Order: sequence, then structure tokens, then C-alpha cells
Amino acid sequence: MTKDTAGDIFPSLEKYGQPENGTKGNDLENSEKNMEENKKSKAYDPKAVEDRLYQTWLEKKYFHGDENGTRPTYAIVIPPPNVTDILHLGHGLNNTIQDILMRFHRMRGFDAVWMPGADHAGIATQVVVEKQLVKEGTTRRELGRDKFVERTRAWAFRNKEYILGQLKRIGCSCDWERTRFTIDDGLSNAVKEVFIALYNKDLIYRGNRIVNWCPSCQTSLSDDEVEHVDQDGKLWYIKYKLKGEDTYLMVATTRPETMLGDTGLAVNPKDKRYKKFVGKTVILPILEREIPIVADSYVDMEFGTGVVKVTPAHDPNDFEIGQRHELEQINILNNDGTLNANAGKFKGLDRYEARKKLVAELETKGQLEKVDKYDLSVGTCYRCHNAVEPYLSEQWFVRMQALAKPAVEAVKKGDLRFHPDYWSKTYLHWMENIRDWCISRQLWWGHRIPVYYCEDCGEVMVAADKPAKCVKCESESLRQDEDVLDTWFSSWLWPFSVFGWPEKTKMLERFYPTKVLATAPEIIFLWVARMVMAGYEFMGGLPFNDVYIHGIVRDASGTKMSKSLGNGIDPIEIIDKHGADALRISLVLATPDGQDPWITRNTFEGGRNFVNKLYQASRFVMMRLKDDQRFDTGQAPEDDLILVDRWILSRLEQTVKEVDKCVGEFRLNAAAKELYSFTWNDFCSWYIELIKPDSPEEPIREGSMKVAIYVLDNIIRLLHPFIPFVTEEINGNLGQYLTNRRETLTFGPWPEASDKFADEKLDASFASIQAVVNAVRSVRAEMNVPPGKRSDLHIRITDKKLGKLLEEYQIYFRSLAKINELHIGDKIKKPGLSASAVISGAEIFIPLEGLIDVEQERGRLQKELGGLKEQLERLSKKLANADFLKNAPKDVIEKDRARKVDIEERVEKLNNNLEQLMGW
RNA sequence: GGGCAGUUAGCUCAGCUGGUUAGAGCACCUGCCUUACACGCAGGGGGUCACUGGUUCAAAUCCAGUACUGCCCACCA
Repeated sequence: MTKDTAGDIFPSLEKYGQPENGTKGNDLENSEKNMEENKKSKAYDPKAVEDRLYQTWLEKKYFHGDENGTRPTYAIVIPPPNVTDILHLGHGLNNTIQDILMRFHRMRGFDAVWMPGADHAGIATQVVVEKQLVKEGTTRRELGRDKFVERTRAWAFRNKEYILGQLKRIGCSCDWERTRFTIDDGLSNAVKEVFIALYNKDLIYRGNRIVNWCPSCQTSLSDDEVEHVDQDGKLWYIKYKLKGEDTYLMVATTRPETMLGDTGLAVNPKDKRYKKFVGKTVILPILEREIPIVADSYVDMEFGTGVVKVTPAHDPNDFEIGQRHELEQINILNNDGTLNANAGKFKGLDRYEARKKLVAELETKGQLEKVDKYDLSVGTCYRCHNAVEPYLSEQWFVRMQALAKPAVEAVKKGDLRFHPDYWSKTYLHWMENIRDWCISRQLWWGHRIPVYYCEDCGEVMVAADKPAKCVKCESESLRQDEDVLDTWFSSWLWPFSVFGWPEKTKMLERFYPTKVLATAPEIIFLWVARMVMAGYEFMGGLPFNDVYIHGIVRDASGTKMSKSLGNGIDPIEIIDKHGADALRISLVLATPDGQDPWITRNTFEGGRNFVNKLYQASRFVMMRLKDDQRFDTGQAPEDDLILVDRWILSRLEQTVKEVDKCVGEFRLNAAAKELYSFTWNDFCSWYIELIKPDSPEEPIREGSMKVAIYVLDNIIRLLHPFIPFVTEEINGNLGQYLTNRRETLTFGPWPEASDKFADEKLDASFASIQAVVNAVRSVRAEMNVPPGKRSDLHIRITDKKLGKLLEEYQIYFRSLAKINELHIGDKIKKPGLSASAVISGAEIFIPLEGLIDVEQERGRLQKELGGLKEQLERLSKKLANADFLKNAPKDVIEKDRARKVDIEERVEKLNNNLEQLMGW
């Protein structure tokens, strides 16, 4: 993408306060920056890796599903991105999630297929192309239908290619050879097939109904394509004079201009105030039309004046009242929202302009009683955000109730599961109150409705292809319905149409139903629910069993990221800067399960750092190998293991289990955090540091080296679904040292969960070593010991086992604790000028001749003592409570007792050490 | 009007079936280019877990209510 385009998409880059790289600042700053850049040369460089690896994956067809295979299958269909939308971070998240699931299952041995594609996005695309035409000084009507569609198609295909390219950069492991487009021929066949089938079952009908009309897009919309926006509105009170009487009825309305289409007034039959007027007529102000007063129980006596003006052609409720009382339907609007001839002198005015003039006229005539403030919610078009008008017109509808039944059952029986589960309530609520679906659109871009009308006898024929002649009168003069179908009418078939339905393909046979659908909550109704219905209706079963609902990406202020708001970030921008792995892991780490992530550009630094950390760890491990060394990572090493080896192996086991569990529950954020912490803290900060010899010249113990390689090999496999590139790169580098080298991580194997190394005692032992190291580090830092300076360490032991343990493992933590000489024993005396720390079972002394600040040391010890005393007090109280001792489980009591003893001991030691300080 | 989420450190969030000294990342402060990594290392400060009641020996965790925030649905003219 060129700079210019990027600028177009992100007009508000400035807002983030981040100047373009290195373009600002003076020379000095720049030269400093360059020095920094040079130092950073050791950092992992995704640019040198990602494109190369992705190309290899494609060449080797790793992502191509086998239609003749025998392994268990795992399929996902992509929520096809709209061709109008260059992918933003929301898509980045959505597709990362899917790719993680795909790679995870591919590694576990599934024949995994991820079907990619794009959505032709009827209204959205047409709106974009029409805007282009306006800029060029023409219109679609001038261009003509065929040319317009041709042009739109070209534009859509171009965008589609760009979008699919974005997905590739993200690293998505889609089966690209099977890419589909919701408007390609195959899908077109599916759409026709479905329309005809539903029509023949009387589930599709044509009707003259009130629909949502967008005067800007000039098409009808389904109820679900209307977004309601709260607005400060007004309530106008208008007097309707009774015919032949000197009295009037007062009517309240929020849309006064619709009175031009009024064909009656309605009151509640039980309303005593108005009973006497029912059956009489009033004179409609301005147009002076005589209209009847009817009684209808729809009218709420409490609201407004209790009298409702009835406009059957411009309000769904009025439409029904009108039908019940056989009132005339008068349409006062043109397609573009201006008033038509029925509006008399207001003809040609925009509806809002007409409202102003009409209200003014009512006022001068004294027919406007008053105007109240009134908040109302206005329906707006989900594509152009202009107010929609209820509008009477002839449209095609799908009867939904019967289709919804099995889709409701599926959730109730637990066959279809939402993650998080609470979304199933939203789904059920909608399904149980489902209304018919208006599927015809007055657009040109889309699947044309497969209906033909005989120009001579008016016969309606539903057919995939144009019939030769009328089935009734044999006339050859046939005309196809002008309208196209709602975009979602092709999207709802996606889970099976991508596999070739209505053809009986091998792919369909093998990969349908798919396993999981991942999407944001906004399209549960528009898409997810309808796919479920279509699955049952046409395939006889669910299209997927699990629906993974993830959060919507928001910016730093919590605003939803979108192209139109200009706060979007192109994933490509992030990938160019930090790499796809950084993008992916950052998104997953930032997205709490079931909640919306708040993301800024620096969110991605965390992921980048992690990717680099992993890469550096791999460098360290391999650096310490000789060229001719070979390892087998097929199984965990079992011989020649020391405590720290067993500990990391047991932590690895736990991590595998935890990750399996989290992924199985669709908690990718939790899984990623687990891996992040295991890799960084356990493996890098503790294990690697512990196996580092006391001095750089000494070699690493061979048994530990084997473990390090084994754990690293497992880490890259565990992380591969999340960060496929860097892990694959490390796999390649590591391969030369392995006898069980693998060409790719794509097919695993996924680490197996086991309990081989689980050992509570070992965990406790390791924890004591950590405690010693932490205590020493803390003392040294607070006493301002220069980090480079090693110091002696005296450990006075009260727990013999601990003494043995520290004795045995001292060579491993000597370097971590910066130890010069180490003295361990139960009779160790505190060296004269030394800082001290107390841990369970031991006292630690660090001689600090010339370094120690007695006041500071005293403060440090006192602070610690304070904390311990507080704890002790709480514990003592608890253990003195008879109810606690009576009711609490034994192990809880025992644990607290042991803790009390331990703390008491530590308090005593601290007191002693403090006392000794007094002498100085 | 109805429904669904959420309210824990300055920010974004963990804390599952009640017993932890309430955690992490980022930000902040201090010291460090130490045998892979300054995209780093080590240390540190910071929270009466929204509020009010209740259950319990014990509540951030369970129950009820209140307040606030966000989202969704709805045909009150």
C-alpha cells in the first residue's frame, strides 16, 4: 500500500501524537537514535522471516485440505469480510483467533480446512461505487445497469484481492485454492436453489407491506439492518376539526408531515372521552380531506391525547389499524425521501423541509396547539446512517417462524454452544420473537431475484433461468424482477455453499458441518442465527457446534474502531513495524475473554518484546551447543536430571495441561497468558539463569542442556498457533541439532499432557531456592550493593533439609545471587557489619563492610517486622476462635498453625537481628 | 420499557467450585549495556476488591438490594 492510501484510511494519525518514524527531531537526537538502532541489531527481525516462511507454507500446500483423506476433520469458514472494508484490527483479531484454532487442530492431527472468502456486501459496495460516480459527475442510472454492475464487479474483485493479501500477511492458514466469493457462480446457484426451494414450500412470499426504506440508498432494508439512534425530538399537538361541529380532536405526533397521508383517526374503544366521536369524521387540516374516526384497542389511552392519527402507508402500526378498518393507504413519499403528488402543495420538498413548512402553516392557521420536547429513537440505515422511513411497498419476504424452531432447539439442547455462554440468551430472545425477513433490495449489485413476470397475463414464475415462455399464456414477453437479494441471503448459506452446495461434493461430504464459528457479537442476528436456520433447512443439521464470540476492538478512549470514524489501525501498518507474530500475540493478550480490548499502537510493543524474548532464548540455548551435538526431543529426558530440571519439566507439563484446557474452552487469552508467563518467567528468568554456570567459561551441565532443548522445542510447538513465524524459524534453526528434526511445526506434534514430573516436594524445594535468591537480591538492591560486585553469603539454617538442599544446589544459584563465598550451617554466626534477611527455615547474612547504612538496614528490618506482626496477630486471633477450630476443615487449621509457627520464628529472628543493630 | 455484561493498583485486566500476605502486563521510582535479549536485567512504591445489607467460623469470591458504566432488544403515536 502506498503512503497516500494509508493516509486516506487513517486521516487522524496525528491524534495519536506519534510522528512518523524519525522524521522529526534535531540531528543530535537522530544520531543518538542511530546509535540505538545499531545496538538493536541483535533483535529478532520479522521482516527477514515472515514472507519467506509464508511462501514456503504455500508452496508446500500445508493448508490445503484433503478431500479424499481419512483423518478426522476440523473445518472453519471465515466470516467473509466485506469487500468495502480494508481489514482493520477487528478483523485482525477475528482471523488471528481462527488461525490459532486452525493451527492448534492441524498440529493435533486433524485434517484441518479453513475456507476463506469475501462478501460482495450489496448495499455497502453499491454506495461506495455510486459515490465514485458522483465524483466523476455521473450516476448509475446514466451508466445503465449492465455497465454499473460490471464496474462494481471490477472494483469488488480488486478490493477482495487486497483483503485476502492482508490475511496472508497476518499468517492465516487458509485453504487459498478454495477461496470463494459470495457473488461467484457457485454461490449464485446456491442462492437460486434456496430461493426456489423456499418459494415452493411457501416460505417465501411477495407482499405489499410497510418496510424500512432508506431514502439515501433508495432501497428497502430488513429490520436487522436498521440501527436505532436516540434523538431529541418534539411532539406536535395538532387540532383535527370535526366535520359539521364546532369542536376538534387533538392529536399528538412526532412526524407531523405524515399527516398528509392520514386516512383516519383512532381512539381506544374503552375511552369514555371519545366514545361519542367514533363513526364521525374529521377534516384533515391543510389538505381538507374528510377522514373517519375509528375505535381500535391498539390505542393507548394514557399516551398523548389518546387520539392517534392513522397513516397506513407510513407506519407499521397504522398499517394494521388501517387494514382492520379498511382505511385507504396513501403514499406521500418518493424513493428519495421527497414528497410526491399526494402531498399537494408540498410536492417535491424533502420530508424535513416539508415538516417545517407544514408546521408553520398549522401555526398560522391556529391548528397547532403546542409543541413538547420528546425523546425518540430514530431508525437509521446501517450503511449510510441516514434516517429510514417506514414505507409501503411490494417486497419479497421469508417466513421465519418455522425455520427458527430447530435453531432454538439446538441451543436449548446444547448442540449449539455460545462462548461465552451468555450470548445464547441474546440469540434465543431474538429467535423466539423472530419476524419475517424482507429480502428484496432495490439495488443493482447483488444476486438478482430469480422471478419472472409475464408481461401479458402477469403470471409469476420462479426459476433459476429465464423460462422460454409464460407457463400460463405462453407469451414470450417475460420480465425478470428488477430487484436483487439482501446480501445476507447469500451469506446465510456460506457454511455449505463454500463447499460447493447444491452440488454433492466430496468436500461437502467430508468437511460439513464445520466445527466453530468465530465472530463479534454484532452479527449474531444478521448472520449467525440465519446460518443456523439455513443449516437445518437445507443440510438437515447445524452448520457448526460452537460459536466463539469475541470482543470488539476499541481505541484508547473506548470508542469502537472503524473506518468511518477514522480511528482504525491497519494490521499491515503494525506488521510492517513489528511483524505479524507481534500483531497476533498482542491482540490475543489484549483481548480478555468475552470482553472488548482497548488497543493503541503501543499495545503491540508487548507482543513484539515477547517474540524477541523467545527468539533470544533460543539463541542462547543454541549458542551453547557444539556443531556435532545431537538431541532427541521426541521424549522428555529422564536420566541425569537435577532438581531444577525436574522443576521446569513439571512446569512444562502443567502448562501443556492448562493450555489444552483453555483452548478447549475457547479461552485463548488465558492460554496465551499462560504461555507468556511460562516462557518468560519460568523458562527464561529462572531455568536458563539457573543452568548458566557460575562463570561464562564453564560449560552447561549436559543433562540440563538436554532439558533446555527439550523444553524449548515444546515451547515453540505450544506457541506455534499463536506466533507461527518465529516459532517456525526457531524450529528450522534447532533442527540441525535434532535427530528427530521436523521440517515444519504445521503438523505438530502437539505436546502431550502428562503427570510424569508432578512432585509437590520438588515444587517446595524449588520454592526455597527461589526464596533465598529473592531475599539476597532484595537485600543487595536495597542496600545499594553495586550489581557487579559479588559478596559473601552466610546462611544460618534452622531446617536441616533446607541446609542440605542449599548445599547441594549452591552451584546453580551462586551466579543468580551474586555469591562470592558461601557459608551454610546451623551454627553460623552473624558477621559483624552485615545486612540480614529471614526466610522460612533460615537466616541470611550478607557482610557489607563499608557499604551498610545502619539506619537504612534498621528501617528495612522494621518494615518487614511490621508486616509479619500484623499477619501474626490476624492468625493468632483466628486460631483462638473456638468456632473456627470447630467448623473449619482440619487441613485449613493445620496449615494456619504451621504458618503461625513459621512466622513466629521469623519474627524472633528479625527481633534478634534488630537488637544487634542497636549496638552500632 | 425489557434484557445482557461490567464495576479489583494510575491504565487494561487475572483471581474457576468461599480459607492467598489480593496477582499480571503497561505506566511510575531506583540501580544496572551482568554468561541470549536495553524489544533487556534486578529491586521498589501503589489497592479499606463500587456501595449497603445478609449467609458463614471465614467473603474480592455466595445471596439480595442500591448506584454508576457499556452493549443489545422494543411498533408508545
